[in-house]
Amino acid sequence: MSFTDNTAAVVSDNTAPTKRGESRAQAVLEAALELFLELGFANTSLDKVIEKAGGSRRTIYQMFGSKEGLLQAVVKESCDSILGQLETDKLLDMPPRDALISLAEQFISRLITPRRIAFYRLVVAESTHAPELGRQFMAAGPERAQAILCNYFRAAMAAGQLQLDNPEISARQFFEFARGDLHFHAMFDNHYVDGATLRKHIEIAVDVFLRGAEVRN
Amino acid sequence: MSFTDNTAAVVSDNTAPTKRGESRAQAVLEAALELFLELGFANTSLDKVIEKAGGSRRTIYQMFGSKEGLLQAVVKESCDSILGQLETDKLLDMPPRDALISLAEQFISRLITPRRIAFYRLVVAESTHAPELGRQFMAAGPERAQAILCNYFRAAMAAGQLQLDNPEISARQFFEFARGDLHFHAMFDNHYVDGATLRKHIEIAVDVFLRGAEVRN
DNA sequence: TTGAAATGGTACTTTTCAGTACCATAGACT
DNA sequence: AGTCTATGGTACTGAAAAGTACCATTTCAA
Repeated sequence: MSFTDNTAAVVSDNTAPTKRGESRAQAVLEAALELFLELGFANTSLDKVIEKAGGSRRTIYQMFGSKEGLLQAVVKESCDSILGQLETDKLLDMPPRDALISLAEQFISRLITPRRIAFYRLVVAESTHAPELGRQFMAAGPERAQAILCNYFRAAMAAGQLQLDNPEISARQFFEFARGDLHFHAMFDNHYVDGATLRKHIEIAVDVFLRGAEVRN
Repeated sequence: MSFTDNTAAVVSDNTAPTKRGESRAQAVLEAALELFLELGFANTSLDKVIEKAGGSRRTIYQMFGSKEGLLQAVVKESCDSILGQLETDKLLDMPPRDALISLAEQFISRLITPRRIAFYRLVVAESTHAPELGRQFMAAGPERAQAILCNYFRAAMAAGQLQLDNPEISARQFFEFARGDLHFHAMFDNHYVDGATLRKHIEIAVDVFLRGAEVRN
């Protein structure tokens, strides 16, 4: 009943012993993710999951304990790939403006994907009853991006490329600023943003941010 | 079944003829709002609404047509009071920095209220199936705040208090920047932000923003 | 006062769905 | 090969809840 008491010993224990079990679990997770994203958690029945993934009810309960357990597993797995790999190698070889544009573009273009939007919806909706979902999401998404940016800021400062008053605060501010209202609009209007528009949006934001945040000599 | 085909003639027609009908409708709307915010739409049964509001099933279906009709009515009514009244009279008598701090503080302190967070959750979750909800929310919340700010920017520029390159873009950027990650954290950690911390956060954001956005002479 | 309309309350229908039980079967391990 | 565990598949149970029907009761208008 509750999301929190995973008393069943099996739950969240990804020790699927056999290869077959592993592949079955994977199929179930993928099917469940698709359906949750498309229909929402409440409107997805286990019958639909089974229809899509194959397998049987029994297996699902064996592996995930309950429908909520399945949700937790789905979210946990998806969190790992929310951001994907951010290209951070060459940042220090660019001017800071270009580096920030590159980071923001990578981050935000992922963020406003229909798939990520749907995932965000799912997490927001269900984290009312399962706060851990929200925490996982924060850690895997915004906080990770923020940490990457903060590392870059420190390195750029050490290299004398950038003078910031407070890299931690700047890192907390930057992505939110660059995101602007794009995320909102992507959620509520089906407002497709093409690459050029996104780029322009980000350039303006980066310029304002840099001018505002950099310490003047 | 669908959210969109409100074929029933009664729905969204707030012509409750009698005073009694009006007060009954109000009670139902309030009860439903409380329950939707607390439990979510899917987990709120009409029995619970009736238990809280009094009245009968019959009346609800007469007035709102269906459970979705009730949701629509609830969201529509709540949208009107999302922002409430923003204090905008004396903005032009303040230095721009103080004016922006005042606006941001009013806006964001409302935004991170548990109640608004819950409302945001509700809209995000249900706007998958009922896009109009999202549009209404955008118009009543972010877009309205943005319009107010934009008007202020224009007035302040006309009065020579402020030099902005593009007041529309600045208005789109400002609140997102001032909000920063506070909204996120309010949603996913139960992270209470006291007034002083919020104030400090906003001051820093306003200073960076002003320095970045103002045209230098 | 009287009659029509709206409302309350209750019981009912029907559907959907989570979770369980059980048996047959396919894979894996010795 | 032979045993044993995990899995597939099916059927079932019980509960929850949306929507309907119906009658009693209250409200309101003429």
